[in-house]
Amino acid sequence: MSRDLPKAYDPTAIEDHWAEYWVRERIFDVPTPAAGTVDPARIFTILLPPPNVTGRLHMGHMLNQTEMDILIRWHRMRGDTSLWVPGTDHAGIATQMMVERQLANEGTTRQQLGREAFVERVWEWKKEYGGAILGQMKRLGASVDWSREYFTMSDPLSRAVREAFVRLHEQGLIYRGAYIVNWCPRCQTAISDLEVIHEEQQGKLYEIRYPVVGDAKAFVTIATTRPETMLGDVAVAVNPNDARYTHLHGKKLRLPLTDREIPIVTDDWANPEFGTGAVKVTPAHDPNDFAIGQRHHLPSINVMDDTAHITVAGAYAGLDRFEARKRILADLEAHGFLVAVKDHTNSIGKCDRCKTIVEPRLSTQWFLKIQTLADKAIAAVEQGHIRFTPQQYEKTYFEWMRNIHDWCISRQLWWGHRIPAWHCAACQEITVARETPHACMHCGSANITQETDVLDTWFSSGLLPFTVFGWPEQTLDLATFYPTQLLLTGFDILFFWVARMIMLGCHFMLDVPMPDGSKRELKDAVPFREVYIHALVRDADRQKMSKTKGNVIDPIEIIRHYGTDAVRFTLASMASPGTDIAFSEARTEGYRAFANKIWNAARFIFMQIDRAKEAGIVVDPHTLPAEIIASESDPLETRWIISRLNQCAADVNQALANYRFDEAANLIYQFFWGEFCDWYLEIAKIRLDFGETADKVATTTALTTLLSVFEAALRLLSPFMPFLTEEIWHAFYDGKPPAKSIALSAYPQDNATSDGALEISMGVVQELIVTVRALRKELGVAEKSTTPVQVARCAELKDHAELIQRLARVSDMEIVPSIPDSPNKRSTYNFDVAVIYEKPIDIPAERERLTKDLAKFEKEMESKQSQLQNEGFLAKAPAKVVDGLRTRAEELTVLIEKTRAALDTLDTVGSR
RNA sequence: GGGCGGCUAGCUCAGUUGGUUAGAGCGCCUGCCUUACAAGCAGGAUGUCGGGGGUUCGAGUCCCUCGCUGCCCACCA
Repeated sequence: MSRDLPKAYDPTAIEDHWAEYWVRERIFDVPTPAAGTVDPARIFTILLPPPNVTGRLHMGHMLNQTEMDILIRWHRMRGDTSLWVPGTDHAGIATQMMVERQLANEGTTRQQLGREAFVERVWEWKKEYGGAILGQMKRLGASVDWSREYFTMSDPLSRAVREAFVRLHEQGLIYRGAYIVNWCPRCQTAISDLEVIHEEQQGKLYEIRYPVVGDAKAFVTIATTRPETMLGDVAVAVNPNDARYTHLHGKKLRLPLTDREIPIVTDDWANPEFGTGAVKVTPAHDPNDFAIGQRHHLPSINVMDDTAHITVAGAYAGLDRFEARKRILADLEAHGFLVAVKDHTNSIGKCDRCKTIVEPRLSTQWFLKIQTLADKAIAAVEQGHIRFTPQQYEKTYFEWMRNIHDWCISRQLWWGHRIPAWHCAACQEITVARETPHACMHCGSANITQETDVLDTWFSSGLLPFTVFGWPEQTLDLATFYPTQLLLTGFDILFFWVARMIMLGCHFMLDVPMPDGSKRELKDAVPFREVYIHALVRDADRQKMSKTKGNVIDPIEIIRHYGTDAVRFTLASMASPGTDIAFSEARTEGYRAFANKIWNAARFIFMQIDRAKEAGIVVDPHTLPAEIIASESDPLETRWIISRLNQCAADVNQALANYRFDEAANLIYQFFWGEFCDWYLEIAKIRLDFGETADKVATTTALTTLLSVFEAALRLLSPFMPFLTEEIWHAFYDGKPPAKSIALSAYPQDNATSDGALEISMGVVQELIVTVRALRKELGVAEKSTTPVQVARCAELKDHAELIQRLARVSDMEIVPSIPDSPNKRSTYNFDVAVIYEKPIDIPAERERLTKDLAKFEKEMESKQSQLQNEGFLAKAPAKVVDGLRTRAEELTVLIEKTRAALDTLDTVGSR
């Protein structure tokens, strides 16, 4: 890695190399520290939200990983023991679907294959393709500890899952029973409430009359949106206070299209306001109806099979539910039972995975009693043991947690953690055990078979914050790294994952003693201390990216084009909390330009090292002072740039502490480009005089500062642009860097206070240079030619004459007591300046500009004065504000006076 | 039916607890191939801070109201 950088910055040429280097050299591995050797406050641990093994990297992942990587690199460079644990999720349904699709292409099905062979097949698939996303992650430069990579279905994690299940069962928190669950007829499994997405839909409300038994002319009209479920009706409910139906209490109805008679029951749930006030009761297909059925001891008639085909014997048997609906409606109409069909908007539940309409259906499932877990999870946040950023998500969290229902944790899938329960054929009892039992624990029969259901994927991922560290063993890892510091993720898995981790973490870890043997309290049982929720990445038109819309931006594609560093920087700079990111390539293009800028700054600096060497001045990067401190005797720009660097470092550290990736990124950008390159580097060109007669000490000092500040800036930037900075950093040290990676060097801190007064005087120099440049431009001075200037009211500027001459193309700067008003003169609060140049300026344009300025100044002056005359303001406003206002008023007085004079002159000149 | 955001320059977004001149990037206009960088340099234009009302000495920032827009949650047939 020599200092011979190619002329153009080419990210593809460097990124693969370092991505591979970091992994190969195990730069980011964190061996478990010996007990008690690390201050817990200096440990920073995060867990990667496990992508699905089926996943391909998308912009959401990239944002998530970029943010985590910036933070973990930042902490690492600050000297914290920084551990980022990667892994993948077995993703039950998603993976099973993937392999099933593959089987379909081969003309077979999982049923034909059989469970064992199918699961074997999925494992093969996982081995073959499951690492894709982690490979992509390596390419992003994610500084994770690959030695700790986990998979939610590995042996150790599977053991932990069984342990957790068995313990919950022993604690009486897991039960099995027949309840209404959300059933996906396509996936043929139960799914949890969270996996159902509701969509508003314009549907129909059908009103159907049910004849009263024993009264040929009487009917009760019910309303339903799912007429096919009437086959499972076991009653009709009316409100006990509904006078319209009082006379029918205790009567029976004949269920149309069947020969069944069903009772009329009274139940408060029937709302007299809705429809006809009478509601059909179908306990096997509706949660409310199920509750009514329980209250009135009614039977349940399940009318559909796992694929939502009608099972009730008769005309509709074997029909798909929607086909059955059509037929039933037709038959009802034919027999005069269908009274009305009304438009009705209702929300319809669909399977999150396959978008099939979910069927609420009575089914025997395993549930986790959630209330005691939720109580602890609520307390943990209420008591501030877990902090949310942005804070508003706390509210969302509480809302959900306080209205939580028991969690259906069983799935009728083959790919997943099989529930450790065995059914006894002899006594029908269930044996729940950690290891496969040989006999039923109730009757001793050996005729037992394992439960076929598997656990919800989120059950195992909910345990990860402690299972990845070896729980249920009380390992050193667990003692060292639990709780993790931060959970960084998108809001889409706030309930699925974040909430579950909090519940399960608080529940299980409360039983694990602290490293010193004392009892663990809630504050240390939490799985993480902070949660940072990031936004959604949308396309440039703020549209949600989706495959169907075809507007998905593939990060790998963008990276190929602009480089990982530029994409990372784009995401970071746009990641302000609370708002979604409209990903714009234009922006990425801009940050690639930034990377190029840094690249070229490096080339320039390396050239100076060579030039210096030729001139006999040797500044060795390896022996630069550890701390960059300016001394009184240093030139203005040296003290200024060091002061700016320190201020920038302080601000960036502060921003990162508050998860303000955008602020941090913008601060560095502004510093590096706007201050270091635009000003300091240009000045350095003047100072780096390698000529025979040059002041070698001054040149050496300038070069030392240049190198020091640049190197510090690289470190400052490193968490954001790890590849580019790594490349340049190694080159900077001529291939012999003081550490194996810039990521292992120290992050710049605010090690000196910035010098405010100094910046003002540098500010005046800059102001003069800018003013002269503007004047020259207006006067039409040719770019290359130099012009003399006169400066009044600020003699100190003479001290910086050389600098001003070079940067503003001034041939000679003369300090004069005053400058007569002329179109060539420009005034600021600090000085008057005139460019000596014959060519007259564009008078109308100049007049327009001055008039505009004057109006602006006068308007501002007016408002300032009215404020300063306002006694209320003077009495109540803080002194700082009043003083500021007075100073500004003074400035304005000068500016107005100068502008008026300039205008007058213009008129004189103009009339000549 | 509840709840939460957003509306600031042509575009994408910043704007900390109300306080001096509302900012950035991109785009736009003008002039420069000044040997680190044309992926660049220099100079420049651009805002009734969604509408209305209120609190205050002072409002982009707080309150009320209206409008548009996005999202989350919910077992009303």
